[in-house]
Amino acid sequence: MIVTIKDIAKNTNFSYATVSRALNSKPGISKKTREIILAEAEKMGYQPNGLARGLVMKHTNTIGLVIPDIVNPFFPEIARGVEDTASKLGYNVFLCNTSWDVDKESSYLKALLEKRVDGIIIKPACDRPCSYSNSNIPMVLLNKMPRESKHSYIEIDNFKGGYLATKHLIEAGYKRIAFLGGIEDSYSTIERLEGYIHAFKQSNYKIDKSLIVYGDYNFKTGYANMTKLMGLENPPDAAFAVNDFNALGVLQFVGELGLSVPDEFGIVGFDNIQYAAFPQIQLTTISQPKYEIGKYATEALINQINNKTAKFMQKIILEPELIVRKTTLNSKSVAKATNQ
Amino acid sequence: MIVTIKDIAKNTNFSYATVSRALNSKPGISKKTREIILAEAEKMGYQPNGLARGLVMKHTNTIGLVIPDIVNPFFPEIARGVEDTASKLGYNVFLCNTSWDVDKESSYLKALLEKRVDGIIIKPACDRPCSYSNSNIPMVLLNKMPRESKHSYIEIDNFKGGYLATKHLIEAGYKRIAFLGGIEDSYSTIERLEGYIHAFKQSNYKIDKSLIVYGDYNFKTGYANMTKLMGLENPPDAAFAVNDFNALGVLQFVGELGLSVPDEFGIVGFDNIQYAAFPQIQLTTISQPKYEIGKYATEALINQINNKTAKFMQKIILEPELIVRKTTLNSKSVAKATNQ
DNA sequence: CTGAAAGCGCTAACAC
DNA sequence: GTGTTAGCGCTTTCAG
Repeated sequence: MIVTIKDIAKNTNFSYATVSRALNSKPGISKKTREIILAEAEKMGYQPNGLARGLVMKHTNTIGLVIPDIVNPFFPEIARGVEDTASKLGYNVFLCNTSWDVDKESSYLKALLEKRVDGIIIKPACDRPCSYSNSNIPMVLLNKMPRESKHSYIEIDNFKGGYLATKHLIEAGYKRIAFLGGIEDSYSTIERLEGYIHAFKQSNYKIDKSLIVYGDYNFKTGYANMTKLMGLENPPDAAFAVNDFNALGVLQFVGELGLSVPDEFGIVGFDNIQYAAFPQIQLTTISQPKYEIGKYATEALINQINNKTAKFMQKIILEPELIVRKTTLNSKSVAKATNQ
Repeated sequence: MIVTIKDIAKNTNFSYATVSRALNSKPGISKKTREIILAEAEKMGYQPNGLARGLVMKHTNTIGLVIPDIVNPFFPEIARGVEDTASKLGYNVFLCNTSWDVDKESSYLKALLEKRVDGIIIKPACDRPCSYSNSNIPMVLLNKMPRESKHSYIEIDNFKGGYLATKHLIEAGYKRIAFLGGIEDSYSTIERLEGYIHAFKQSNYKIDKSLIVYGDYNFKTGYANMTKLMGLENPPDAAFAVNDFNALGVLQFVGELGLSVPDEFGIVGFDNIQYAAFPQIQLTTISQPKYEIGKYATEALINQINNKTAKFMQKIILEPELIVRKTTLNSKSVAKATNQ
């Protein structure tokens, strides 16, 4: 039923070795026999067995992609970047969703190791060193980790992202700019907040701690945080949200409040997910090159796989980009208007 | 470096066989030796080798998921449904994006076969019988295929979906309802069109062929098709679009034209992707239970894998559901208003 | 209850 | 150029 290298050896009266050489385009074999063998393989419908090959070769041309949730619109593009470039380089990719759950994460990691993946790309389920930390498999992280110097990582310059967003809001003329962070002690939130503070200092704005709040990465959180903020004695007139999902929640709350955006309230998000560009939404945001993150991560990983001896670690920091849309006053047109 | 069953056999002075039995919780082994072996395995950091196991067991607990594009918002939820239930049942899943390209599709299929996946879930890249058709691996298709009786499939009742959408538009009082189809000869488009026609007949509306157009599944297509339709001598006052992406294009065009939705123009989409529910969008649509599609497909597949002898084929037809939001007049409130 | 040995399908020395 | 053979790490009869 299933045809092996042996069967085709029998049919062609060559040895396994020769058949194997022919099938793998190895040198040291006459053109004619190669053709005979290939023809027979084709005819018999031969399908190489990757398991057997992997067993002896000690690699599988397979990588794992471990992310929190493919439904979160931040991840599909990354996944696509990973899968496209892996495929181009001859690798297949296992997709794993951890739901931000460290137990699930470590069980996936274990499964991947059993399947003998050659490497792993992972967005850690939490910012504390976890299960993967002591693994020796080539790995690239989708964000920087505290006290972690073993694995390569790739991420956006969060400080700069926070800075650009805040500076834009300031230049657009907003006076009381709220910061809607993610998890309080997560690196990305900390760094974006530093960018925010830096922009404030640069403009001699003074920090109002009541305007700095935290939460998670969901729509609802943006909404809930705004409820709190707008109840303040001295409420904000603009918000920089940790991600676009959050910003959308802000947008809704502000809309329900009857404030006009961007005239009475400015919003900038983070990530530039597809939704942000929709005509009905037009969210100003800090763009992360998601597809490229996936692509570069994969290239770095496979590079690492192919240079096992070197064991070098790479840090890749990507540039954020401010995308001005319609949820903020465009400072340039404001300036122009002022001049006339 | 890497510890095998042999190493732990050596250390415990048992044979491979016994170790293997202990590790796999097989019967016929004393409690004590099992404990000794397990402890040693733990201590040595033993990681079973799935390749070796797969080679002898002839299955890998691995499935392939082949879809056009994970970035298309229709697919992440399906993928999540697949991955969650696969994981629950002890399987890992390979993700493959074909970009609707049949050559890519068949090359992925080949790779998956080499990797010895136990089964495949696939949204075919085209509606003609393709590469996979003659494969004997357990497979479930994410839509019905013409002249295909070999593989199981799961899909929504497209006829009913088309019918519900159109009927809703009719009841809401729209008079000239356009049909924006996908690929003209694709099954799903054909069946939705039949549903549309059925609703028309039921209400004694007459079909105007100039209002039936085709395209693909993108935003731009919806926009482009609307350009055409609104240039008609007798343009439509509503549209039923093949999917939500398309509908969003329609929404934009209509908005730019200055028509008010839903008062002057009604729109219903298909799929109920996340975007559709956004406060700023609120698209009326026909919902597909995407996560469940993935879930049921996986259950059917693994069921099939475990019953290789039976070789039964399953057809699963899911119920569509009309979700009324704000891009159509709500016929009930219309009725109410009339009564007062 | 435990061990010996065969073999899954393939690659890679090493011979000739 | 080609064949022989060992062995990758594991499961599974078959003996005992």
